[in-house]
Amino acid sequence: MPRAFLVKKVNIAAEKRSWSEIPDSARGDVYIPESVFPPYLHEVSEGSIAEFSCFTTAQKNNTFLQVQSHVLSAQLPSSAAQGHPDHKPECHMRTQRRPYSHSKIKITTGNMPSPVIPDNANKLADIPPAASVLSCQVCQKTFTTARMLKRHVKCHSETKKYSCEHCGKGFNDAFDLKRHVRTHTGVRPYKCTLCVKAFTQRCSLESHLRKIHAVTQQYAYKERRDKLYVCEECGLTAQTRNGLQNHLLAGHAQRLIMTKNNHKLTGYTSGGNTSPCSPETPHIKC
DNA sequence: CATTGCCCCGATAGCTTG
DNA sequence: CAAGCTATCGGGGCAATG
Repeated sequence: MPRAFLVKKVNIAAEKRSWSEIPDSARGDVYIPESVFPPYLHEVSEGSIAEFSCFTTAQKNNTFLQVQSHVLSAQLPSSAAQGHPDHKPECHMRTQRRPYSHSKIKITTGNMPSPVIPDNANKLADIPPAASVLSCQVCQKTFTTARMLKRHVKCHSETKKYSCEHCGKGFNDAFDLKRHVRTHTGVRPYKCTLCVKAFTQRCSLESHLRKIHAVTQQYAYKERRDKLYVCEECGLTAQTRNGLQNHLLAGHAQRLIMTKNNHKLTGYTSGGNTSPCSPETPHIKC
């Protein structure tokens, strides 16, 4: 059991939220101590239609949206509106400090209206940024496609589509939930071949290899690794879908039925040919 | 055929522990 | 402080849907 997670579970238990039992309409609010946020965040009015709407630069020329922009200028902590030269939009979060709150603390404003996507957002999908820029009104982050913007807007919401049956924690992404569940099941698909350690995430293994064994994976930036098929029941990993399927047939017939119903087998990328993972052998009890 | 949702990924931040 | 763990989120492939 991960050390850090043991500590964090206390906090989770304290909240004891079961997302699956809460209707979407009721999931929106999570109490966050006032001290966490700067004062201007609390000034966002509850009923503002502009709060979570997102629009294109082209639409900003629209009169109605110009009005919205003025509202936003007064309400949102944009650098232009607030005259904070230090303020950086969230799009710089990777390299600079996040503008509103500590990372991993989700932002909520209370009764949050549904995100408003511009009417022509769909038509703007996949249009390069030079032609049109979609921006999030919450954090000013810009996206090149409406699809990306839509998904991004969800990260400002407390509504989670996927909840953990073990602790109730909610996630926006099914894969994130699947990865999280491993912290409960103990499944660690990524094994180090140079020692006995195993990890739930590839990046953890690669970090371990780099720091402990001085082994650097030879991958190009953002290069995809080969898929690694993981049995979430016992932690067995296979390099092929058939390999996992055979395993499921042999040992987890019930699981296979469920998987087939979902039309997909769980697949993860392995480290490729240079991967230290050992997909042939399960490392957790089976 | 365009759009959308699902799924999976990697990069990275922030945390705890020793 | 290093190592390890977990969560967050943007990117992108692909199949389903209207």
